[in-house]
Amino acid sequence: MHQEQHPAPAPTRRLSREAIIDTALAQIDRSGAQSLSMRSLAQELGVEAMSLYRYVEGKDDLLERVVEQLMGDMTSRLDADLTEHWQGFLQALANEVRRLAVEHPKAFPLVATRPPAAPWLRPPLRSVELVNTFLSTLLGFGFTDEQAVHTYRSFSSFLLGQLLLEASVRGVDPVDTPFDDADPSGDDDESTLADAPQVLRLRPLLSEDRSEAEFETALEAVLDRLARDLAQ
Amino acid sequence: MHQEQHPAPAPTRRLSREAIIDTALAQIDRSGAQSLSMRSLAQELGVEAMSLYRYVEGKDDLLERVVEQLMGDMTSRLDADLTEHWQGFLQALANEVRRLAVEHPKAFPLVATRPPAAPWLRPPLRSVELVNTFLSTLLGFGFTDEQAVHTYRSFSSFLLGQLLLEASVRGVDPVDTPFDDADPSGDDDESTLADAPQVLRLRPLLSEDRSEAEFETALEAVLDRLARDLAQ
DNA sequence: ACCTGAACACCGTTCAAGT
DNA sequence: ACCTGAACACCGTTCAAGT
Repeated sequence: MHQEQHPAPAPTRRLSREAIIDTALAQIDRSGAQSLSMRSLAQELGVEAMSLYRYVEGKDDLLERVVEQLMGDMTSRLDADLTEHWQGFLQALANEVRRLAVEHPKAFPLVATRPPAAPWLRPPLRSVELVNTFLSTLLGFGFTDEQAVHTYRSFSSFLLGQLLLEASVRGVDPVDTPFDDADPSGDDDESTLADAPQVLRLRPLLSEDRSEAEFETALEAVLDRLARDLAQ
Repeated sequence: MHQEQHPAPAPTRRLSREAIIDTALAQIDRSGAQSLSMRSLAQELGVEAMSLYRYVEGKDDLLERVVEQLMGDMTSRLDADLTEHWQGFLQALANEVRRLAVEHPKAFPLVATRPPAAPWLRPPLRSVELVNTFLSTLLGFGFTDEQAVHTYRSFSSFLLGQLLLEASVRGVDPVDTPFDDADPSGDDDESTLADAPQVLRLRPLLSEDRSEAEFETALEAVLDRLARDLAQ
């Protein structure tokens, strides 16, 4: 029997939970979570869709595992970043989450908007392990329970707003965007802009991408505010 | 011919774009955007799915119209709120957007996360009319172009983070949540919390809902920061 | 043990046909 | 002019069957 000699008809030979999750993430990175289907994923793995159900409970579970993996990768990178001030910790954390958003702009909406498993797991900091690290680090720096929890909330909200916006800008495929500052008659927005003179006039300024600088100054503002709240 | 005497077999008699959008919003408010389908919407309107395509280009267009209607309602309420300081304007705007999030928690994710039509339309302030009002109001209070645009960005990010989190908490259906502070052995999270002592200990504090108060103090912090940036 | 074929109950959407 | 039946190309998921 000639079992191993004909070449694999698809990239991966043996199925595994890990391979499924990795391939799902790759497909999401390529074309968004919207267009991921059990069937297309199976096809890329060289298998029928039903085979996936041996390793994953269903599509919802699969997406949860993808999020889990992204969070896990991030958390392990964070452990190395030890600092002496709480500001340093929050800065390192913020940069790691931003890195996730920038490297996976099409997957980040999943991290940011999938319904959390528990009410005390707020996106985008959605792993128990990470939240525990967050809280115990701040408590270690002398925060009270209330201060640590309040900081967790402010910080989640800051990261969510800032990074979801940045990811959505970066996640858009570069399609007919290259030429959008030409054509002042505005064929893409037609008459909508006629009644919006300021938007029309400020369009170039509004379209500028200052995400990185904005992120850093906004982060400093948050840290300043927290420092003042603690001192008082 | 007895044309008008037999009772309507379904709620709405005559189809219209407006009825379609209203019913779609009602269905989203009830059970989330996820579970809205052209077929279920048609059924609620007493019609076949294909009839909807006379009034709406497709599902994507329909969702865009729902968002448009929510934004329109909000914008018209805002016009009445005239104020003497820019702080008052931003406060009124923030409260209107929050009201939208609180009244339509299951529809708000649509406002917050659907890909914007243009890069200078940032969620959740996603109508040209509203952005124009925003910019011209601030310019009218003496802001420079750069200041107005920067304020638009900070404010969008603040509203998005704060309100998406609040809406996601409020959007969850009250199912087996009533009793979740009993049962300290934690059957819902099982062993996950065993390695997360701080999360376990602070669970009650983390689960508290302080959204309204938090929103107000966070808003004040944003306004303070803007005022300081302007003065310097 | 691991994968699959066939089937079920759904989707969004098109188009020729009905009234 | 407005609605529909039938069809197409998809979905997620189950389950008995294959190897």
